[in-house]
Amino acid sequence: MRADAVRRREAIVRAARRLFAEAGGSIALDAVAEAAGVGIATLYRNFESREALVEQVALAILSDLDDATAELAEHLRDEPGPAWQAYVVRLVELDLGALAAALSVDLAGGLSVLVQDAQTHSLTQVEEALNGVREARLVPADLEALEFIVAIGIATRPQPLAVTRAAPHMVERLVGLVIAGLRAEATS
Amino acid sequence: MRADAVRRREAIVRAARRLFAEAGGSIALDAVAEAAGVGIATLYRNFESREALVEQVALAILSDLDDATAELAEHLRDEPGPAWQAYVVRLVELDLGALAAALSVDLAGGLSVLVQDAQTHSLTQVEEALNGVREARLVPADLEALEFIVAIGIATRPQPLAVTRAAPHMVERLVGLVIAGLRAEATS
DNA sequence: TCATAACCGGAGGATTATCGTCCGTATAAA
DNA sequence: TTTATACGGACGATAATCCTCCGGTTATGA
Repeated sequence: MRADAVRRREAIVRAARRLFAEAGGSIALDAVAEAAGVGIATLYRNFESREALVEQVALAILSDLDDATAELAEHLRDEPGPAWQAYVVRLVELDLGALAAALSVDLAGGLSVLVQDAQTHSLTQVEEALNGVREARLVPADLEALEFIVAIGIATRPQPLAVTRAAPHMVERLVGLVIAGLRAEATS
Repeated sequence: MRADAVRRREAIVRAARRLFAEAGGSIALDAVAEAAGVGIATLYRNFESREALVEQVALAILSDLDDATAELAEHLRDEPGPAWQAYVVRLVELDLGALAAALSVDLAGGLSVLVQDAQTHSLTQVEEALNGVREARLVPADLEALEFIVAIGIATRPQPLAVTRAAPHMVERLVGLVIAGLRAEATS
């Protein structure tokens, strides 16, 4: 594969990810191509279908999630509080809400085995890392990985511009309250 | 106006509200008419434009919000805790998230004065009621009405079906955590 | 430097979704 | 019973998105 072709392919996935994060799924493929600085034909040459593109975006996000989780696990023993806080910040930046929207809109007919496996793997990692977090009393003992991730996803769904303008940083605040709520539940 | 015409008009607003709540704005008007059990022509006869319909939905929701806020204010002195909890439950049922989505998608060109005024009025009511809540130490002293309502709106945005199936009652749980977080902030 | 295989862009026809009008029919009200 | 008011849904118009096709460009290796 030619080097420039690889670059273009990656640019397309990056652009798609950004657009999904801004709008929450159901983006026109023309718009993705334009955002990637690429002709529409190049997009279709690289991705057989919309589903194939969404799949790559999903895998990219899940891979980032794994990185973050690994980092959490690494620093959890030394300083659980800061590690946990940093983890949550990274999760917010992952646009998990956009991922959920994209998967549901564009892969409504069932996820591919590839994505399913990646999802399961990521959740298992989170589940493991959560053990340490539970021990540090930062979250309730019965908090499950799935519900935690879904909660973050809901809180970080792409918002209408009007909302962002009316109350900036509201997502960060919301997530902060959720984390505070989890800690309160853990210590009560 | 003929009595059956009034019934149909109301049915249309109800159906639109329900569909907006399920899908989050940008519903085909044909679908609204069908859900209301009404011909598409009847919808266009009652509402000059999509905007006019969305506006009525918005006013209906804001009116319900006012009712809930009045009820909160009434019971706040006697039993602040339960009153606050009941209020939050009612807010979740209002589909404020769907309202935000609908307003932003369909009334992107600026809200009508009617809706703006209703919005301002509702927020003022909430702001007043919050005084009692703050005194009861259920929320931080500096919590503003707007950010509280926006937070509830974000948490109650319509979710993809897959999310609801993967983690049922997650919205309630999330809102519960936010409330717990607010209380924790208030007493720390 | 050159030959060539790999790759690109974007115009444009096809497809699909939604809109909103029109008119023959039905029904509430007096 | 009469009639003004209101209804339904088919249908042509409009708009958005899809995705193929082909003349032209560029990376790569000798």
